[in-house]
Amino acid sequence: MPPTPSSELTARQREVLGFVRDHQRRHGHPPTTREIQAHFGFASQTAAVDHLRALARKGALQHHAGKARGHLPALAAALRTSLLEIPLYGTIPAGLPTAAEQEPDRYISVDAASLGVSARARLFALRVRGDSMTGANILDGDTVFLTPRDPRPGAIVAALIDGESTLKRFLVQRGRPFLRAENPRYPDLLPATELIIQGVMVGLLRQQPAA
Amino acid sequence: MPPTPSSELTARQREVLGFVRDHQRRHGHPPTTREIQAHFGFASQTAAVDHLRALARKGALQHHAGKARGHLPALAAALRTSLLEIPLYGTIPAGLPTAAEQEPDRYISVDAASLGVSARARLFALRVRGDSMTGANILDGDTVFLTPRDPRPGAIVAALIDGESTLKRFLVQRGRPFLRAENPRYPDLLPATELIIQGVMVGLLRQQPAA
DNA sequence: TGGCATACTGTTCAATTGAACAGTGATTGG
DNA sequence: CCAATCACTGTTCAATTGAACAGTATGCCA
Repeated sequence: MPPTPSSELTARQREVLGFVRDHQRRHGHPPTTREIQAHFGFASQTAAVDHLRALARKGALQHHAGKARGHLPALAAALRTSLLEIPLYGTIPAGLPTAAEQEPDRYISVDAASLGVSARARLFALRVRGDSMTGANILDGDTVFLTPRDPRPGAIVAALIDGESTLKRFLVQRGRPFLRAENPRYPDLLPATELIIQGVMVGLLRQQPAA
Repeated sequence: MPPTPSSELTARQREVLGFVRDHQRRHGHPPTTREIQAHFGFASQTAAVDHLRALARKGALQHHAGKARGHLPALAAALRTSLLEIPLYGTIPAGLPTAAEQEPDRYISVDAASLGVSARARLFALRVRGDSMTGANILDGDTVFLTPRDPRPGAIVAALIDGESTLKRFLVQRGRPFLRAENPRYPDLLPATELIIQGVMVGLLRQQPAA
């Protein structure tokens, strides 16, 4: 994998790459060679083709040969493949969001690299309600990202405990798992009947309220 | 604008829409009618065309007629247009990230709606270093999103004060602006020579460290 | 019972678009 | 000074792909 392909690119090639990225972002699909030609005012289509070839050779673009439409550019691979669309299941998930066909409120788009997760990670999001996790610097209104997997002690989890869903720190003492709010005003939760871990927290997104 | 177009869609139409979205996300460009045909095993290309027409009519897709390649689908408009690519300028920005042609470390992709900002917002990101803002629940390692604009008193800002860049709360007392760390161990900062506000914090992204 | 939308089959045509070929001139590194 | 890369012009061809036309069968609504 090239470390920073753009460093080897010429100024003109960066311009073309910029146009391709921009077009992709704004239109949802890469430009055609003729659109590139028109944008830069080339008299020949080949000028665009040459640039694309150079960009593909240097790893800045990946070229799906022949395949017409998306034919040439496609975004820098990393950028594309790593974009996650994370379903937001509301404040208090009624069921297991991973299992049921439950409709998410909406989707949150974040790239995997920025969250430090794999591009294939299956994440879901929940809106935090209440102040029980302020000790872990998680505030009311924050959106937390979770992945369904078994938690290690100390992890922050969304759990279904005795039918109610909450965000808490998962701890184990003498082989017995329990949940602890990161706020001294809340007591530890010992599961009476069952403790179902819906997901382990991997990240957080906050909207800073306007001052 | 249709409120929730998917509600009026038939099961089959939702399937096709799902395939189009998925293809878009994974390949960076929409599928062709023939790719849809192949995926669902239609004997006729027209079956795919019919579905796309229905989806466009119901507002679930937007159809760029004739224009071959990205020709038909394109994502649901809102989803596409609102994706921000936010440049990350490192831990301590040396200059004004908005002014200079300074190369960002990398880009963070987040959709505008999830950050509560306009799709046209110009944001940049900084990595937080140190514990001077723990009182505002901003931790070492967090990534903060900022927009260049004049701060209101109480806002959290990235500021260039006497040549050094820091994240602090912006306050005004008796007409005099100053910066306050949200950590009692740090003193207030009164600008000796100049106070340049680089940006106002609008959001935050955190990678939860594995427990 | 007729009309309309859905969900397809099967075929043909034209437009969009990628790709190749044959050049020119400037620059740069060995 | 030669080779390679860059940055183009100008033309032609073939593949991909969208679009249209003509049907069939089903279910639903009124």
